[in-house]
Amino acid sequence: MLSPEAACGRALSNPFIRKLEHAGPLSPDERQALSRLTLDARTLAARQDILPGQDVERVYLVMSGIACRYKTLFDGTRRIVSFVLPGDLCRIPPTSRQSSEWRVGLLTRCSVVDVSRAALQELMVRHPGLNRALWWLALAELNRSREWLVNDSRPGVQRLAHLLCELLACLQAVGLGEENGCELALSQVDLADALGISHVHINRVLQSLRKQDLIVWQRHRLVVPDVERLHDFADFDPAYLDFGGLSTVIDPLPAGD
Amino acid sequence: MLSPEAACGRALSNPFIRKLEHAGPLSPDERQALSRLTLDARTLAARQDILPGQDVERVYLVMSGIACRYKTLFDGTRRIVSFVLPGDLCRIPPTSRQSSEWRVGLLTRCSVVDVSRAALQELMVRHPGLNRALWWLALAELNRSREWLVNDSRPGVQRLAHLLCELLACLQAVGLGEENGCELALSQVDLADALGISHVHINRVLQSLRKQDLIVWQRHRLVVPDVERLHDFADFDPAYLDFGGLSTVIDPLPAGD
DNA sequence: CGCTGCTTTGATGCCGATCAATTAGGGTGG
DNA sequence: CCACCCTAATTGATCGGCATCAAAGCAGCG
Repeated sequence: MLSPEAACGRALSNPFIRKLEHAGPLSPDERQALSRLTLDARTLAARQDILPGQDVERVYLVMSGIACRYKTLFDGTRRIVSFVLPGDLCRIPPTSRQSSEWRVGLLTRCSVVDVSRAALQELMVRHPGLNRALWWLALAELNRSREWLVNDSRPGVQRLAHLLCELLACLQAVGLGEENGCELALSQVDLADALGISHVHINRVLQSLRKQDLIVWQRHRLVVPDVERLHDFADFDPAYLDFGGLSTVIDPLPAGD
Repeated sequence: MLSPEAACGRALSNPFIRKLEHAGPLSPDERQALSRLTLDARTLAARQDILPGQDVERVYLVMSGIACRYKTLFDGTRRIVSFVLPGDLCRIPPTSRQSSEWRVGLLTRCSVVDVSRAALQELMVRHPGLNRALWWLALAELNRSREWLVNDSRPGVQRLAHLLCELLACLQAVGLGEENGCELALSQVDLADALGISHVHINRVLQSLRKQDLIVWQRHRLVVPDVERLHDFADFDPAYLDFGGLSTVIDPLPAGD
């Protein structure tokens, strides 16, 4: 409501569509169908959870801002398992179950729209290209999640570097962020919880990256002077975001890996 | 070839089918179609990687034994990101790319069969139930991967306990393993690499679990005297393996979460 | 302009990595 | 049947990365 921009997705392009294009080309038809999918655009304030709507038949689509999926361990720690960036779909898990449950939290102010699950599924049967694209999406997500697991085995400095590489690459993929920098309105605590590192330590590790001129990060803006160098330092291979670049070679595999 | 058992999957039931049944009921038709899917049954020795076959149009299906997906960090460490249990599909990633690449390793002797990707996909269009089931499979895998991520934030003892809970539950789900125990032919090093913990420390943590009578583990056999108690100790919620138990309530969501 | 949340710095301590070496099992060939 | 070997399991000792506790600068904001 505050942002009429977010509501329209006017030129048949929004972050979601831009992201899906990475799975392979979409027909104008498919692009159009996608752009008609969005419902009830609205803006939500930072620092709160998205609560499960009354309507289970909808999923959320983030158009701007950053959210996260997380779980709270019983010692009170919050562990973020993935960021929800512009163009990302997410289902809000039912809050029902016992203590330890998945939640989606808004890290910055976000504009979101709803998408009808039924409509989305209908599109998948009518448009094989979209079916492929959505499979690609799910498998890319799985791939990224596993990449995070691997990242957990790296020492702190590289771990942070790797995460920053990924964030930059993902934002670039949906048209946010330039060649060597992007807006990044996360707090150090958010990064810490995503890496499973204390916020005190994150700060020190951050300083280390700065001291090596690998990054500059001020007033919500991340700048990477030499992307190549940061990639090397973090052992980051951008290919994995495209599901290993396989998307153009073979159709996604419908399961398991 | 050594094990004619593995080749046939005779009574329209094999671990793969048993696993899919967790996504919801399958029609006899669908079960039959699935059982006809398997090609070239064979047995592979432990302690080697599955190399990418010449035929990209096939995926592997493990019928018995345990494999793992892993990546080797450049310091030589192996990080396992998921176990491949009987009934699990897996694609062998092309070995092409640079150093750091996904690999699938056999942790025990395994019997595997091939599945034609084309045939599988064809089944998905013909049988909506299978389509749903395979989506469920992928999303359950994603869910599990995120659960591992959360697990990485727990202290060692609980981390191990949690993993053992999951292994037991997954094996039970495909009909291997009894109420409070199962065969588990993994080495301590395998567990260590899956948890991102040194093999020395795993040993100590294991002893701690034994001392508390939470588990007994001898000669490749895991026994859990009191499953409930281990679950509590590990903060393990078996529901997540069924994708939050949602499978029976709503169709899986075709993306992101 | 005071509040509140984020960042930064210092000091201490523990979990778990690492190094080093011994013991136990399983399998093999003489 | 035993000597031998190779791998997995176990134990001890040392070390370091990172958590934790505590508190001080800083910035945005109503």
